[in-house]
Formats: sequence, structure tokens, C-alpha cells
Amino acid sequence: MMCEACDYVKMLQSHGLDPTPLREAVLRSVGQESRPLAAAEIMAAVRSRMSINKVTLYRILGLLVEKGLVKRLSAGDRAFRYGMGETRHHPSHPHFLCTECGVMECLDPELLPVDIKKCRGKGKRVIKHVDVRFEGICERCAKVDTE
Amino acid sequence: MMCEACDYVKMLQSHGLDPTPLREAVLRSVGQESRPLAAAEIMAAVRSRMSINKVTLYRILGLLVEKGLVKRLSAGDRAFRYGMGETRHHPSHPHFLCTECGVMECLDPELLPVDIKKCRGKGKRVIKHVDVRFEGICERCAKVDTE
DNA sequence: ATCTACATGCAACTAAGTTGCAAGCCAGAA
DNA sequence: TTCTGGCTTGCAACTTAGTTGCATGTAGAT
Repeated sequence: MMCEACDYVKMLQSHGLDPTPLREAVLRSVGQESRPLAAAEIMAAVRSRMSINKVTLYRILGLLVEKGLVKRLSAGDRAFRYGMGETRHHPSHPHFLCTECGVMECLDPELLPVDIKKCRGKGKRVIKHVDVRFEGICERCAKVDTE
Repeated sequence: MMCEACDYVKMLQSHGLDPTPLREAVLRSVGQESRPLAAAEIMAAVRSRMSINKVTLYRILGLLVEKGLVKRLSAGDRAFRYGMGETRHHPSHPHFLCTECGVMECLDPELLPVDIKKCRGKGKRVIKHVDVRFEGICERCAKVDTE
């Protein structure tokens, strides 16, 4: 979820994380995008401005996820996507995965059709959250296909 | 989805697949379970009765998925789960993943809260299907935790 | 000056799945 | 019968995404 208003340094500090250049760059890369990114995409984004090691990236992502600043999404393929965590400004929302090009997009939170409360309490299992993923062909791929 | 009524040999044949012993065993292993299985679980199930190679298993699973007999589900971790494909008797349904033990369970189709038709036509992307996954702690793990 | 904690990097490893190629088998053609 | 082509299976090597172990660097505390 794009967010120019976010102060990444403050976000890191308020979660007890030293705002190192790499952490800030990783969080910024995720925050500036309008869609969740795969680790490889984040790495490319960070590397366009500074040097970062694969392991460091994964460790930073792990930290950010642990603190809730970033959310790790399963994409239906074997690579996770990383998007901004939920806040007032970024409410929980479903995602769309293009099965042709693998790009994941965020959908309107209004589209999230699940009343999680209705689902809790059925049986004794504890439901923590729901993950709704639509799959199909994205606009770009659909256009290319019909050309 | 458990199904004692299914005739696995006929299912294979009606989809143009030679009903070899291994294919039948794989399909049966998936069909007899009440929850989607990871490839490693299917392999263990098949191997309890006959010998099968990893590659052969994945190839058979690939075939079954291609024919729609089996559905490949993303579990939120990096391993796919395989469950029976949708039919009249096995309608589309949401799943539950225990983040503690990794077991995936099938939920009541009634719980699938998405009206896929409402979502089509928004924008120009093509939506093929929805994947709804609840995450939390399963009954077994919840019980162990409170002991 | 040294000690400790944390941040980062490099190399090696892991898990899940895939690819390439060879061997076995069976049906139909010659 | 033998030969052929096509399918099914197996083995080894590879790939991708991510993880672990260990070494180095750097900053602040003692």
C-alpha cells in the first residue's frame, strides 16, 4: 500500500528498531509500492540505491514482520510477498494474483467479504485472521492476450 | 475431502488417464483424507503400501491437478497442499491452517463468504477463482497449549 | 582500553519441487 | 516375431526461496 505520509524512521523507532539505512530502505521499498513485493523485487529496489546482502534482507524482513510493520503474504506460488502491515490508514484487504505474470495487487478493502466474527467460535479452533486471494489474469496480461 | 463413494479408477479413466497402480494410490491417498495433504504426507501414505519415487509423485500430482481431479492449495507456508478437486459432491470451500502445527483443514462451504460474481467486472482484470484461508490455532494445538 | 550488543556479510545448507535422461513396458505395425 | 513409438517410472542433478552458522564491523557502556 503506497504511503507517502509514512515516516519510516519513526515507524522503526516506535517499534524499538534501530533505524539503520538498510532497514529504512527495505521498509521504504515496501511502503512506496502499491502492491506487495516478492523478496527479490525488494532486493532489486534496495540495490538500486545501496548494497544489501540476501541474508540481511531476509533478516530485516523477518524483523519487520515480527513487529507488524510489514505483512508476509502467501501468493499461491512458492514465494512470499511483503506488503505494509495493517494500520488505520492501511486496513486489511484482499489481494489479487495474476497467474500469468505472478504480479500481486491489492484490492479494495470493501471487497473483503468475510465477517471474521461470524467464523470464530465455530468449533474450538482459534481463528486469528483470514487471507482472501483472488486469482486470474491481470489487466496488463489480459490486454496483451487480446492483441 | 473424504469420499468413500469415489471410484478412483473410473475417475482416472474418465479424464483420459491410464489408471496405473501409482496413480490410483496417489488419488486414493488424497481422496480418503478429510483434509488437504502436503506432498510429503501423500508420499508417506503411498509408500506405506508400495514404492514410489519423489519425481513420479510430483508428476502424478501435476497430471491430476491439470485434469482437475486434484486441487493444489497454497497453505501460507512454502509447501503446497493437495485436496480433491471440486465436483457436485465436493463444492468449493475455505480452508483453515494451523500456524502452530501446519495442519490444514477443510471448512464448511457455507463459510465461504465471497460472492465471486460481485467481484468480477470491477476493473478489467479477469477473476478466475477465490482462495479463502483462515489462520489460527487448531483444536488439537489449542488443547495442548492449555494443558 | 575493553567489553558487550547488535547489524551485516559470506558460505554453506535446507525444503519443496523440477528437469534431463535412461530404462522398462506394452500395443500395434511390419 | 521383431521393431517401433509412446507412455510410465526412476535416478541424479538442478533450481528457487529462504535459513543457519559463524566471522567481522561498529557503537556505546564500563
